[in-house]
Amino acid sequence: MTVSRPRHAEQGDWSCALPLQIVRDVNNALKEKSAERSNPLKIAETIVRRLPDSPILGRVEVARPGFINMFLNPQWLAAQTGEIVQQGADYFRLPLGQGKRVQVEFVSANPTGPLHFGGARNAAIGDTLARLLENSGYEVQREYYINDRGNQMNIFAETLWRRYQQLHGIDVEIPADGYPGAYMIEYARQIQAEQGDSLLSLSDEQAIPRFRELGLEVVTTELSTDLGMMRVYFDNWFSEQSLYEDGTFEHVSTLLREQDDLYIKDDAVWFRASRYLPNSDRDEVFIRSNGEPGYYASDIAYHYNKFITRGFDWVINVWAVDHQNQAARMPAMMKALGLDPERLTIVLYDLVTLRRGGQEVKLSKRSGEMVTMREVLEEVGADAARYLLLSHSNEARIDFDIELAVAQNNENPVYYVQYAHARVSSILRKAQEQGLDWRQADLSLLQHETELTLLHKMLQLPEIVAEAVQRLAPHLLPHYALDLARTFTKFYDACRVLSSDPADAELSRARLQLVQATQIALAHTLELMGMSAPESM
RNA sequence: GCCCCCGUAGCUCAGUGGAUAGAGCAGAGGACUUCUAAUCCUAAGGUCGCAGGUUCGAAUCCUGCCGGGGGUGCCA
Repeated sequence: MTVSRPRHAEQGDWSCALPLQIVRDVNNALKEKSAERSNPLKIAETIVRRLPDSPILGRVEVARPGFINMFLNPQWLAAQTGEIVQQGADYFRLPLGQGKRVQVEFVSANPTGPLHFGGARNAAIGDTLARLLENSGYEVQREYYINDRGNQMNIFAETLWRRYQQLHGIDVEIPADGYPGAYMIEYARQIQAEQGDSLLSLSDEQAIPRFRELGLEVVTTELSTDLGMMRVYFDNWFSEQSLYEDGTFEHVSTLLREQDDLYIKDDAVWFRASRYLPNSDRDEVFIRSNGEPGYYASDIAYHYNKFITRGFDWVINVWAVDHQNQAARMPAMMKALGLDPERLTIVLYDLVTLRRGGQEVKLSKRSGEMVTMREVLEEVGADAARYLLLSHSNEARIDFDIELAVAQNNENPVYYVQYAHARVSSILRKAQEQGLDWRQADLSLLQHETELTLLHKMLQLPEIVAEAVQRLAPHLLPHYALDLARTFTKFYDACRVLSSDPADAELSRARLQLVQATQIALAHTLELMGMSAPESM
């Protein structure tokens, strides 16, 4: 049996369509007994008559064509104010995870340059999912997977080496397929600052591995700093290369070979993915004909490490939609490793197009004119970036307009939400300055429609979090935040909290508790999104 | 060709089997001796891409089509 929240207030706080859903079965059963047929309204009335008494439940109504509409007891609702104030943000936390160990792997962009702005969406989604899970009783690890091996890294290292040589006046060209961006010169300068000209004597064969190492250090430091600007921090930076150094790759290869999952065709080693996927006859390259393991080989070794070596119960990978094909073949890998594919969830999100007042800005890393995440963050700030990137469902594309994001006016919902928190804080601050003490209050005085609506809205927060976790849909948060802020502002508009009239003192104390509860709920929601909760604006 | 995602108000988007499809912004009209007007109130605005189907009930599920984007065996 399910209950849902109806759209219209007169249809109750909770509604149940059970009578409509079961009327057929009921009538079939009655027919067997040759009894008179029933109908949804009758069934609803029967259910309502038998509902047990509950302090939570107020009146219950039957509505055509067979809904049961339930209203919360306003007294109980008002009393929740005190519960929220007492328990703080814990009031809104549900123990969904029960200590399950979950890893969220996100961003994981190639370490060959600064993050472009598309990476910011990945960061926002991944980090917010991690926050949602942490707040729902999961033990969460945030991981960045560093693709520190393979061809792109070599080209990166060679470009860096040439830039370093150029800085010392040596006439060399960067490779034709190299990284032309100016940031590569900046990286070379950093290496020059640390190493001076001591590396100039190296041969190309010596220099490239060395510059791989040095370059990786420079880039990952920069990535970490830039992501920090967005309040995104990783518990672990995992090296792809390490899978080949610690024997994981060898071990997994042996395992698959023993299972007869590998075969040779066209000088390459193939993984028999097709035997694990019922509707596919497609296998995957495991080791390329040039002897290098393909990325799928790394993926298998990596996930062996995640599940078997490190024992995560659940792993979530946040990938851009252009990896959809890769995502589709992950279940084959899981089955080959003897793991339940359900334990791995790939969250796919669509791309971000960046605009500046309608004009599209390209985000390519290989072209020199890219817009980095850092540049955008410096301009719009982490709060606006996170809010706007989160407010669309993962599958939807985003047009991110920088001019709109920085607009400090009512076109921008970011500030509306934060402004509500600032207002709440301002009232509490003022009350404190007046020496008021609202720890004891008669909460049954909270009877105004806007007061009860506000409470009701706060009670929805755990449901929103639960749904966001269940669907891995962080976009529910900004929509809820706006809704909560709006509900508060309507209360603020209708109900005076502080009053100089002593006759209002009791009501004022109750309302101060309500305001404090709102502060807790708003701050918690902002916290889940990784946004700041300003005390004043 | 095949696979995945999207198509909802003028714009940006929620709504993933329930009742009268909702917000924000823009546009129209109104409200400031205020606990912060970065605000509030009112009205207006929709063939939910199109056509079938399943269901008591479909924006939501199924099929086909149209439009946009992405993917499509040795880059990741």
